[in-house]
Amino acid sequence: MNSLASRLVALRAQAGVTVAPPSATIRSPSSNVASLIPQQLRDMLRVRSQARPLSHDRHLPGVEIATGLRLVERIYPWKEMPERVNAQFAGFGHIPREDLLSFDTETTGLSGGTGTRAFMIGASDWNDSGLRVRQLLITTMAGEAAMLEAFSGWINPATVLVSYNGKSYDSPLLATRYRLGRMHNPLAGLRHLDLLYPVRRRFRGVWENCRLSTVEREWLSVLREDDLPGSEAPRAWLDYLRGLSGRDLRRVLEHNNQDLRSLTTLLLRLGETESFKLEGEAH
DNA sequence: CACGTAGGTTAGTTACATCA
DNA sequence: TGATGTAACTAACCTACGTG
Repeated sequence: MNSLASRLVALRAQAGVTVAPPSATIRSPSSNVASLIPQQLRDMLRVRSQARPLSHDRHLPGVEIATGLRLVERIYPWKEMPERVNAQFAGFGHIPREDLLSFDTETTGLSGGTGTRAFMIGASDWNDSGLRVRQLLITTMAGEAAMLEAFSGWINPATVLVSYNGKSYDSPLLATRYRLGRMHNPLAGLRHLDLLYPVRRRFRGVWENCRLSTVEREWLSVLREDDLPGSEAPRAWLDYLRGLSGRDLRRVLEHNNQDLRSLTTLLLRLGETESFKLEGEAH
């Protein structure tokens, strides 16, 4: 296969086009039907028939809930789930726990604008069993609309979003994707508690920076094993789309999952220490 | 790398008090 | 009463920073 054909294979794999078995009709040079099809189209159809995964390690967790869209769901038992979460540190008062939805996206880059898309949306909330972490992952470009629609279904008008730098990054990015998909943006108008800012207010000048990884290390005692840096996420996803191993994409799922659990831990910690501080000031 | 946000700084505005 | 000073507040602008 020449290099152009290789690239076409990769592009078709990215587009999520189902691979059809080779057609004897089209492949046969003696066929009358084949002679009616332009050479260019015949080439494309042949390429399509040759798109095959390049790796055997293609397993991904979860279930396919729509074409090109997977859902991974896990429950983490959580001792002492509060009925209401203290978010006075951000001027949000006390928030009923059923209204909270933490979210975090993994995207194809940092460049922003319309060129960047989310390939994964993770969200966590509490149910009676503990902290539920749900992750939507698209395995083809065509899965995006279904992912956005599924995420919309997790949100209601009372939802209070929780994120880390999500006001500046995740939320505008998703707003763009909903707009391009001509869909209603479910995040518009919701209250949004971005934990980056209270962390900065408290720890600017104390720590070298206020990245979530620093918060985990310095304050939450979270140790990440085999963590894939966020900057590697776009490559991991694109590699999978090209038919390569799913190993790093599974690591992106784990990374995103940990981010969501850390967000919840951080939210509670900020609420606890703030109420302690206020009590101290009152006495 | 682009982008959006918070927070800090500076400049401008308003209200009020003081004094000759 | 008008000029001046000052404090409080607001608007505009700039910078730093975290996101995959």
